Amino acid sequence: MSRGVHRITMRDVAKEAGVALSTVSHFLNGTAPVSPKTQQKIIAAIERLHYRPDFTARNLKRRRTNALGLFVPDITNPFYAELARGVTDVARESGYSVILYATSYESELEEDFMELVEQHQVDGIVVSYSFLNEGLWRRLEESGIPAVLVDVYPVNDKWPSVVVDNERGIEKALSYLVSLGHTDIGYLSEPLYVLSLVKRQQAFLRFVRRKGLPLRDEWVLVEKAQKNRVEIGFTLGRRLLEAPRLPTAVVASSDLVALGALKAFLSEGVRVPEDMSIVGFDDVLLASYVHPSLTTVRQPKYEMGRTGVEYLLQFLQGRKEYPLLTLIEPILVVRDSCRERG
Amino acid sequence: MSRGVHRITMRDVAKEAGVALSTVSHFLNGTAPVSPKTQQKIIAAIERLHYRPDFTARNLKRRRTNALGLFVPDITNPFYAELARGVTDVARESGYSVILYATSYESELEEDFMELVEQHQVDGIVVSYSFLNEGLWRRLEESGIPAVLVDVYPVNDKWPSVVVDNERGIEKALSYLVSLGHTDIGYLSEPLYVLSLVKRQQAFLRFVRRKGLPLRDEWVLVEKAQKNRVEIGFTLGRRLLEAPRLPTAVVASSDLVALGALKAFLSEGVRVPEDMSIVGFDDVLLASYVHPSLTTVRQPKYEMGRTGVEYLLQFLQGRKEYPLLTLIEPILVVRDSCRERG
DNA sequence: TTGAAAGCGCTAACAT
DNA sequence: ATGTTAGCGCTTTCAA
Repeated sequence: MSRGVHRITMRDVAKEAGVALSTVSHFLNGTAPVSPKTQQKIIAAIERLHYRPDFTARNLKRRRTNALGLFVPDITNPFYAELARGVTDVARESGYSVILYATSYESELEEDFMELVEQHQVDGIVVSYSFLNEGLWRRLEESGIPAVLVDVYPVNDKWPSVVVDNERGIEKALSYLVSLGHTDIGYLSEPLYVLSLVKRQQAFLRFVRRKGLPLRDEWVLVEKAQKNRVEIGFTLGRRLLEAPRLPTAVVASSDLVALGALKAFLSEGVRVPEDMSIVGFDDVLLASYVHPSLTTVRQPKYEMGRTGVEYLLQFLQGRKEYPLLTLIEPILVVRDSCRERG
Repeated sequence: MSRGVHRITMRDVAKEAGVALSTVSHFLNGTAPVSPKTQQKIIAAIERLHYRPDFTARNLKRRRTNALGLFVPDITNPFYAELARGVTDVARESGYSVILYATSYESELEEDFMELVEQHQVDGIVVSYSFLNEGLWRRLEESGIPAVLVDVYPVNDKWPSVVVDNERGIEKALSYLVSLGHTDIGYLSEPLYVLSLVKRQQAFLRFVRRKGLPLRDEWVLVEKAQKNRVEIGFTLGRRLLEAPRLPTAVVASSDLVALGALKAFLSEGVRVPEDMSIVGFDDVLLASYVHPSLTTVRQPKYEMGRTGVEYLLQFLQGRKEYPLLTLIEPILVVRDSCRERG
């Protein structure tokens, strides 16, 4: 397998074309004018030899890698997958590769990732996950590698952050439920491993207090273990049903949690939305394809990924025409999982 | 951002430690014995200077990139996301990065991807997608970059291929339905853009003929457009319901298609499994969390990804202890979406 | 418009 | 056990 096989280099092309090595380089990069005649010779030589520039060598010289890192906890979570799509699309359009780094919520793996960064394997990085190991933020900062945060609130004053207004999202969900006559509302959440999730829960509690709605401990369930999101929703949904008195509606910390809870309710004979209304968060694709389809708070995941990389590229080009905090207005998408209180 | 800032190199460390450049290198790589005393000096210097080896330089010298490419059509499809998890996990364990390349089923993007490969930006590649542009297989072959195929049948005699026995899977699904008394069975499929999907459909038709089951054109629906899989299932499900006579069961080409069809049925008042049985393919996580939970043919996606990379790494290490074709036995997972014919 | 030459930071002979 | 040195393939002054 091409080990040891002579690789075609620019030197070969230069020789074949009968010009200097640097002329080939200049032509390829457009860094100096090259006469049409010479151009032809070079092109012909490249064709004949099937020459392809070697990026590693180019990168060593240019002191960059042409790669961006994408740091997410779980690529099988459609929220992060959509985000990844936005990230890879913009990166590709700009000639960058994207190195995918998913931790599965394991903090030991974060260290490995930081190695990647510190060894200059990426020019910049999109962080969509709060490090569990706090010290890593400092290491990242000290590495000097440009970073952007997506779905992560600012941690310093140099890395731009793109987040949805999580509090507003929860308020919209709750206002909607209240407008349907609901007063007894529960909240089901995955682990609060990210500030966004903390804010959602806080916004829920604040709203409930402000409106003077009844609140019981058994109605606010937060999972501790880093299990699969849908499984978490299923477990919490079941647990909720054990409460001595049930709420008439629940808000979930994410769509996956909502889908799990929906399953728990339906399989226990609790009808949705007749007996229980549900609102999710994120608006993953499947939200509109479950039955009943899920009312949810939409986050523009793909766009958030795109925006993040756009900021990062601006940074790499020395332009800084972006705000430190980009707060996106979430949209309530009304579907079939909620109904007026009976 | 650290542009122009002096980067700490091995030379700096050597000077700081008062030893030769190569001694530092040898120590770091374990390529020659280094006395404890010298080791201490080097370690101290590294600490003091916050030195990190530069991978680009190392890679140029070693003529490798330490990165693997992962080529999939759609990372938001949980099948590919699970696969990606397997791929990135094994790669990480072996010190490789994974460059994610998703095409969104657009064949123009395949070209970009091939550039990546030809410019030696990856040491090897996992292909989980049949190129729409046939010529690319040849280009990949000519590039000399080691490749493995996952969920793609062999295209030559050098790249190992890891696939589930798609025919067996469909046969298991159909046998199960027949055992429940079903004779009128439909088939809903996403575009046949991959041989696996062709085989599934063929297996379906073959089985139906062999068993002498009734078959109507309106029962075998294959989408042409590259839309979202769930949407495809929803559309085909609706279309199926327009047939003058309905089958009592359907097999879907994948779980996402099955979920879409399930939604179509339920929202048209067709009960599942009472009026219609459904079997999916893949066993994505959500299959067990929809209501009713989906009976499906399981593909070990994560393991397939892992196996693929393991083969690739063997190849890169000059060992070739793997078969050209690894055919995995699919498992029928019985849940709640099928019932005996009423 | 073209060419010669000096590295980018590292590995790996080879010499000591 | 340690040091010297020649590149890896490319970009980029600087000269011609």
